[in-house]
Amino acid sequence: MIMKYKTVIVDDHPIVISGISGLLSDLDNIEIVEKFESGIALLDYIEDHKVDLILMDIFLPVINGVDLCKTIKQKHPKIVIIGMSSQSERSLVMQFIQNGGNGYILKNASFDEFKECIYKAIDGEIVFSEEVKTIISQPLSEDLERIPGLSRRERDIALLLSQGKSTQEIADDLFLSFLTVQTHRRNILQKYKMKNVAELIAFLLKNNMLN
Amino acid sequence: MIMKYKTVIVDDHPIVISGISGLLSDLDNIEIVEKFESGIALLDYIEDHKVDLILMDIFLPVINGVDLCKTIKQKHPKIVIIGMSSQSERSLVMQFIQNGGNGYILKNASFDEFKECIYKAIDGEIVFSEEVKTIISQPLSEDLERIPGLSRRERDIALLLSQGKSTQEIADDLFLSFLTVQTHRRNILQKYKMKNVAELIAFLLKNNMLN
DNA sequence: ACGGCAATACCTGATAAAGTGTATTTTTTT
DNA sequence: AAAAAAATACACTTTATCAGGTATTGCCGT
Repeated sequence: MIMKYKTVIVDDHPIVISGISGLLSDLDNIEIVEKFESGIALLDYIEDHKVDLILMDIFLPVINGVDLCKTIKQKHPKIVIIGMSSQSERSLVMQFIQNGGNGYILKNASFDEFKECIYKAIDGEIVFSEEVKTIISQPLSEDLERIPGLSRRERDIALLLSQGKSTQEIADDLFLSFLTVQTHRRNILQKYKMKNVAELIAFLLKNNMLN
Repeated sequence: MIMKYKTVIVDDHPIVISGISGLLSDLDNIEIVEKFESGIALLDYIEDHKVDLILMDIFLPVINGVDLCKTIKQKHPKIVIIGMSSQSERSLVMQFIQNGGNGYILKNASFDEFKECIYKAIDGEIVFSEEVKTIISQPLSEDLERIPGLSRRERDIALLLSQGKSTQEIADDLFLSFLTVQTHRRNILQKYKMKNVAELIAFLLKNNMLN
């Protein structure tokens, strides 16, 4: 007897569910056991049924895909979860993976891509469809290229700011005058046209300019 | 004639360079063309020589692996770059991938793991050694489990704070009293024992609790 | 040797945030 | 239906940040 991977599809567009079912029905060792339009229904289901693989849309009503993935993985770390969406954004993909996702596929991927990604994910790999790979490594050319960097001292100060230090504390840490730190801090804010330190830290972290 | 992948190793520990060379010398289609102990030397080299694959330590003197990878990928997007380190941290791995890295291997990985990862990376995949996979998806059980989440309102406010809005602006945006926003803001800071909004935002972003 | 950038430092006034305490209402969970 | 959690609101004090303008020194690259 052939062991088939019990697979569940979650997507709030019935059309997409049907499309994916069609694609997957050709695969020998994949057996679609259920289809859901919401994450809540899925959570109920997996409590009582064996599931090996979940293909889920990331944009779902009520509970989003990232949180859903996190919740499932906490209780069932062995279930392989692949995220899907129509358009995508780098940070979203990374978040999904950081929350336990085993892969991410754009819905416009070809049948072959779907198939390969699914097989590899079952095999224990972390997989991305071609376009996703491009997305997560391409912002280099646009996002980051034209952003002026922090100077050494500015980065020191920004780092301490992200640790919640006050101007005085930073001055003490770096053996500088309070006023010097104040100047650096203002220069950084002006350089990136940020209103305050909170916005600055968010900006720097999102662009990997800290650490 | 067999096409061999021209490979460069960068690591500031000569011992490690030698070890990796030994491992790789067994592989048919990998040819080690150079070894460096610093990123600067590597940058010079790739300007004049063809390179297909780079294995680099993440902790390097002068320029760190993440920045090095970013710099190389900007000019030479086709070079496959695999990061390595002895111990690792989730955010570091993700940063490396976001900056164009094609994979990440812990140095204690087995020869087979090294070999497989390298072949798959050359094949266009994004690869992680086993332990790295565990690291990037496991914090669920420790990091995140015991961290209480933000309530809806708190998340609304935290999000606006990360956009640089002041208490008054947030109050206006959400049609709340200035004082209410002030209370929420204080509650959030106290919940996570943060000194100020800057530290809070850094914390929330690093733990994917925003967005 | 020079220009430009980075790092250092000072002053001041207006505004905002942080710390502490309290309290009512609504919503959610048990 | 009761208990718990979340959302709402107010007052007051202290401390920190933001924004403006200015200036000196050292270093790096041309």
